[in-house]
Amino acid sequence: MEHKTFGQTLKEIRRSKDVTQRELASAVNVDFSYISKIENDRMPPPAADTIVKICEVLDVPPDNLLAMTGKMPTPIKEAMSEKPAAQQFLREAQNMTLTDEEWGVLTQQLKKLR
Amino acid sequence: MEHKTFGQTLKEIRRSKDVTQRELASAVNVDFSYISKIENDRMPPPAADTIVKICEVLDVPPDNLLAMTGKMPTPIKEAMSEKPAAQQFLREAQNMTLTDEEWGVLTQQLKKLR
DNA sequence: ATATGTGTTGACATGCAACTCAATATTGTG
DNA sequence: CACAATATTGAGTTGCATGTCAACACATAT
Repeated sequence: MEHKTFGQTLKEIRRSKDVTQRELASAVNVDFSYISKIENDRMPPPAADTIVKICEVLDVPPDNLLAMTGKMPTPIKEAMSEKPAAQQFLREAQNMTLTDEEWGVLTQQLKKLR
Repeated sequence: MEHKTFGQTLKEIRRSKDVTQRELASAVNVDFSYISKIENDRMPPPAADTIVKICEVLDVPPDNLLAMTGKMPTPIKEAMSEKPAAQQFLREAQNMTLTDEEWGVLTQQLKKLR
């Protein structure tokens, strides 16, 4: 089962909320033609911050769309930049090429920390 | 005790290996003047991939220098992009604003996975 | 059928990261 | 000192992400 593209997913969400491209575009301050292009995968997905804005307007959590792009919102990115320990963790994790399951385990352990 | 800059650190490493800027530069395929600027912090640190190349030439692990910049090498970034589970983990971790110690704990647990 | 709202497309714009190039200065060595 | 190797600096370049603008196409209600 092939993955839905970013564009397809966005289009579905937008339509399910009964919002036009123009409405969405003006709400997030981009040109409506840009929305069209990303929905048809004519252009790569927008910047992480734009994705977040879009999701706010459409009233859905951004995680799903963000995950499809491999991008991180600016605040999170900045927080990471100041955390060498986090980066260290990340590099080691990737060197190990963890499976999804193992990431799941780590996420569980993460929750137990607090 | 103030942090050493990226440039200072690189300069020290390079000198300790008895390599000139020009030698290093040509080995990593950049202009030698660029190395100079980096070492004097006249420009921001180079791209992650360039840092990795530099470290290969100087025969040191890249982790230290990479950690100073908050950048991730392309291979790791790409691997992350294909791992929604990893991104999910990351977002949750950042929402929790973990301390360095907590990241350390996670790194330990990471090692226990294998 | 035409007017209006909606969507698509191609060409072009803008900003920034990551450099290069040419000129000049500094340092080391005989 | 001389002169070569090495380092520094300022201005310019290039590629890519992230868009905009203007023109056109399609759908549908009246």
